[in-house]
Amino acid sequence: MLRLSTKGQYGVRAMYEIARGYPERPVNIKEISERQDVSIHYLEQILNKLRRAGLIRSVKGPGGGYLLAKMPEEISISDILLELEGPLAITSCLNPEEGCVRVEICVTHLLWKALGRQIEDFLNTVTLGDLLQGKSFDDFTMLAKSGKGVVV
Amino acid sequence: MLRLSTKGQYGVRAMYEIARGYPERPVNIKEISERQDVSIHYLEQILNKLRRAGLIRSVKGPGGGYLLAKMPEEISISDILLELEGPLAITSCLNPEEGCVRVEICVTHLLWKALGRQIEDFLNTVTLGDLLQGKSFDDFTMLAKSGKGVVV
DNA sequence: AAAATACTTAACTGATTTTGTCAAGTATTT
DNA sequence: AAATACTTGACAAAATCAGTTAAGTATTTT
Repeated sequence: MLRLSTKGQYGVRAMYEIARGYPERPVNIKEISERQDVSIHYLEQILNKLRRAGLIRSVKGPGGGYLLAKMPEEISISDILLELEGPLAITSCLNPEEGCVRVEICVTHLLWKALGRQIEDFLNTVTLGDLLQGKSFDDFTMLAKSGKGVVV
Repeated sequence: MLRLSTKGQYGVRAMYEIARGYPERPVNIKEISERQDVSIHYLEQILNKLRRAGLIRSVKGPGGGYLLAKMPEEISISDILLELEGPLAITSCLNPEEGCVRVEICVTHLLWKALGRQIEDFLNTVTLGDLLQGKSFDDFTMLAKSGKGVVV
């Protein structure tokens, strides 16, 4: 139920590796591939999307690699997943690109919307900075409560 | 990102229709099919699973149909989705049936686990009773805070 | 200038999952 | 006995996922 594709998962793990080089050291694909056990070719596909989205930038030539475009604290998990998997859309009728014909009469519309809000609050709040710090996220509920980072 | 299959969605909507007949009036498949715009054959497949799981029971013969096996307040959205879509498993390594080889070194393990907890808390807390009442769920965050219904 | 390193892009494909349909029943009530 | 209703299992088209292959382009170091 509600599985995230490998693209999103690998994407977050790759971003973590790149974040480790912040702010100066470019991290190359080979290093990411080895540390996270994901094929170079597949990573190329993923990192391309993230670069076009402006989350990372690349440095060519020997000693080159990828660099975070912003501070780790400024890149949320949501930012990463949004690029790799598109907007959160628990049901197709909540997908902004599709729309729902039954909104008025649908008895579950508000349910899925509320669940989506719950998920987005979480993904917007957690950043690469938290990951680097090795946070356990046990305290997240409190963070969310305080209203921090809730963008939706 | 994170889409729920139609089986789960239709299942919740079907359960809502059945809940409307609670506690006495059996609701037949044709009625559910028409009101929720889902094919009878597909519904049979879905209702079968829910019956075997003990969430509903069936009454045969003319005037028959399906009945809720418990009070609407005792059936959570999680109960329904669990039967139709299996356990929540944002990543395959969090699926109890698959397991993770990298737990110790995986930098995102705790992240996905926390997200899963967030989702489960919500789905465990909301029941068919809430749906029948037409709740907006805007207040859910507070409900969750109070610790109600959080089973995990 | 050449070689090495590194990123870039697009097309393609096999496997899996999803979303149903079809067919042939069985059970119960009027 | 007829009508209504549920039950079960097999089957299949379509979409998505996960990843590979191939053929580049760009930059730096020597």
